[in-house]
Amino acid sequence: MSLLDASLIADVPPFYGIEREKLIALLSMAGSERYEKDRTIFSQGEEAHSFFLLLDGHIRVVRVTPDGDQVIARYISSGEIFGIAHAMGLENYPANAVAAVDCVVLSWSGSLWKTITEKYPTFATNTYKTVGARLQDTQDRVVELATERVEQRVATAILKLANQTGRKTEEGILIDFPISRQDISEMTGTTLHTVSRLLSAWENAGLVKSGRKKITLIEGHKLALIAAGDHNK
Amino acid sequence: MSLLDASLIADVPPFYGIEREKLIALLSMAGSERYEKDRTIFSQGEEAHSFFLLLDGHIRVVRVTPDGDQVIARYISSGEIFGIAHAMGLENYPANAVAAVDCVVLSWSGSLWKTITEKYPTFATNTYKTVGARLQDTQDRVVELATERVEQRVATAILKLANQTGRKTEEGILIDFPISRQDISEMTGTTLHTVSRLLSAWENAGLVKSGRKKITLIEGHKLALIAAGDHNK
DNA sequence: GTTTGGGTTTGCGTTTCGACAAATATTGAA
DNA sequence: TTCAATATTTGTCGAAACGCAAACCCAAAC
Repeated sequence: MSLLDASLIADVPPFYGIEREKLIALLSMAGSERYEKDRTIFSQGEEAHSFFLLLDGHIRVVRVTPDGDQVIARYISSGEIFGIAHAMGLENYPANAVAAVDCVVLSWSGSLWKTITEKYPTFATNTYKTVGARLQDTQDRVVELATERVEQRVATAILKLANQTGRKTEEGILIDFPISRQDISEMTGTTLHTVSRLLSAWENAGLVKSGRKKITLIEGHKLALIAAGDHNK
Repeated sequence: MSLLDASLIADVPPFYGIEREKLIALLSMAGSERYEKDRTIFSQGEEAHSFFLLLDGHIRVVRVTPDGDQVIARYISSGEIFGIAHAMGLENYPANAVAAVDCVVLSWSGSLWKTITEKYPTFATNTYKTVGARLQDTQDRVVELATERVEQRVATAILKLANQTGRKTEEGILIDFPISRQDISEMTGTTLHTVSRLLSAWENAGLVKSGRKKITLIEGHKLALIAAGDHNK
């Protein structure tokens, strides 16, 4: 709670069309906590006791398979809710949530869901809207994995990241948190080796500039062509 | 409406824990229609004017990519709701819905959503639960596509179909609607050729028995081993 | 400054699976 | 019954991408 001080509240963006006073009331029902980079917010299989709003930072949502493979379900950016299994009638979290950078997170006990949605109906509506959008997004990924080649998928992933979290620099659009080749391979269903080869090739062609856990998008248009499946070498 | 006669209502299964009388009131707000095999109920991109309950039959939900590839998102079985884009705040249907066999379908105008959920709160809750389950299911498919080989995915798909819609025969469990090699390839992100080869192999090994648009599961256990990734030839 | 460890690059052999092609089987309609 | 349309099987070939291995590079810690 102590983190919910004036300076933080001042930063809270308009959220789900809830008026400012109501919003503050809503936020005051939440606990807040800082999570340093790489700390786990909740774990796959764990009972879904709370739901969350990310105030600041980036969170990686990861599924782990029985034989240890990891698949990144999505990245959460600040302003988004997450861990809403409870609202969808799920007993347990279906994935791990890990801070990709230092984060500030609000959390409400799941038992408050009913109270909150009754008091702030737009909160419920918008949550369901978010879930609908995520379902569609996930369907898109199924289609992508089922029909596109690795090269296209990696290009799409980088474009999406640049869109979602990109920060303009003088060189181009920098993905605003540390992301490794391994991470990208876990987003796209390939290996870090293949991602590395692709990035090298794209770097040679001047489409991107990349370093250790760092990618800057230079020629978005050209990468978009690759994502769309242009068959030119 | 005319199809909602006594004989049909007699067949309506318990649904979402709504009591029988209320349920009949709810159903009487719906239009009902028969769709013969292969007819389209709604199309991808079309405005999401209604939501639906499948009373009888099987429906294929298909996404079409810009370059004409098809991906089967899911099969809907009788008793399930579908086309609920509206409830999730989507303007348009994100996929095509096509009758896989002759079907009986109830539909409500999207504008009734508010009225209905207010009057029958369990209907809303259970719809969201369904969406939650489908989101999880879709995530599972992403993980599958990202980490498993074609053989495993096809095995999983057949097991799921047998579970969802299987009918016991003296030979084994028959998938209860016509399904082609092409269909299975569109569920698993491969080609009909590969599916054909796999089914042939499995038929030789006595795991399944298959014909034109027809698959019977014989040795579920063994197929489950393949789905799990057993590396024995 | 040096060391250590994680991240990245790159080469090479191998496997999986898609693409193309053609033959064959099955069903429904004429 | 025959024919046409559709579905399935099977073979061959080649490309895409994985697995393994080794080298390299960079950043933070000592």
